[in-house]
Amino acid sequence: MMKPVAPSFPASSHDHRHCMHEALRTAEHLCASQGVRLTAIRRRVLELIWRSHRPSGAYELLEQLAAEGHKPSPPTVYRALEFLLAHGLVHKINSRNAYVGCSHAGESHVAQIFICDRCSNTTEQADDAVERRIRRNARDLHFHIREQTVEIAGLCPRCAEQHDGA
Amino acid sequence: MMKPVAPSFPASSHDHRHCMHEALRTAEHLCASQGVRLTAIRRRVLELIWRSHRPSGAYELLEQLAAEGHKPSPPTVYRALEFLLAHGLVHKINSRNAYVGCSHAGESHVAQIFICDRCSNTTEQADDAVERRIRRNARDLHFHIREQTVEIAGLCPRCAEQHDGA
DNA sequence: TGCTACAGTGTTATTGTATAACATTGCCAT
DNA sequence: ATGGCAATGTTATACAATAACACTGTAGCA
Repeated sequence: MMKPVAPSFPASSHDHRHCMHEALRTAEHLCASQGVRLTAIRRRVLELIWRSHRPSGAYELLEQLAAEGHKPSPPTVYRALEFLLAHGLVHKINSRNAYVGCSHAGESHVAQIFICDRCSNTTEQADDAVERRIRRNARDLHFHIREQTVEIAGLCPRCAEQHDGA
Repeated sequence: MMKPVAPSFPASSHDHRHCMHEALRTAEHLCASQGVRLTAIRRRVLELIWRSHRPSGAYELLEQLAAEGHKPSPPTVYRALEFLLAHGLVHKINSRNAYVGCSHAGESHVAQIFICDRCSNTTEQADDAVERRIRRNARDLHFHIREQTVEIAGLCPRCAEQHDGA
């Protein structure tokens, strides 16, 4: 008995060319409106990250850049990542030491990120209820939040199905 | 105008000798009841981690072990950490690449961990409301959770006070 | 136009984190 | 005693991130 293929895990089935294009456009607008420069390297790194919804490691990005003739050194890529992080264009997935495009760039949100153990695809939510409850708990502790990091690992719908079948 | 010193961030003021002793006793009981061995190295690493509520890096632990004459190699420590993680005796703080003792060992919980940017002290909560809300969101995505990681960075009450004063 | 200041990038080297692969030891059940 | 297996030892290497300093190019301004 087959369930329908997951309609709800965005990475599963969508027009990724469009998705990526949107992200780049948004990035350009955001940088322009903030008076910061989306330079060639920064833009290229962002494009590479957006090639999929799987988090990319810094050295993976380095190799992809090398394959285009550039062959930059680690600091170059880390500086681009630092910029993209600072302007909310990508998220760092700490449990993977890797980076993924932010789906809510410019929206001032607190993200919860779901990561598939098997296919590595991710999806991002910004549920206020989670965020507020954590903020409330922090307040009770008299703790001053700078940043919330919520990462949920497990199986995406597609992979969970295959897993059940096996 | 001074607020009273944070009564609610546990790391601030408590009988740590007792706290640490309890943790070790619990670990022994848990291992015994599960028929697994809390060997000398594993126990030693756990003790070192419990010296404070600040997360310890693996190489930091290595140095502390070396100072006692042992001088083990990285895999030794990482294997001990792997064991302690697997049996719920410590948590890994991904945003720090470091490890901290679990305050709810044996209780089958999902932890939210608060980490102070300034003094590095941590405290752990297990709020079902946060956990359930995340589980609910996962269900809506048809995502099968294996593990939730919630890390909150910011200032603990004591450090926040000093910060305000400055 | 030319100067200055500073953001951005290049380069080299190093530090920090984690694991692969294989050898050895020691416990313990039969 | 011995065969099997968990635990540890050992060596080497992969992967992740940053320090420190040099160079370049662009924007603002005299």
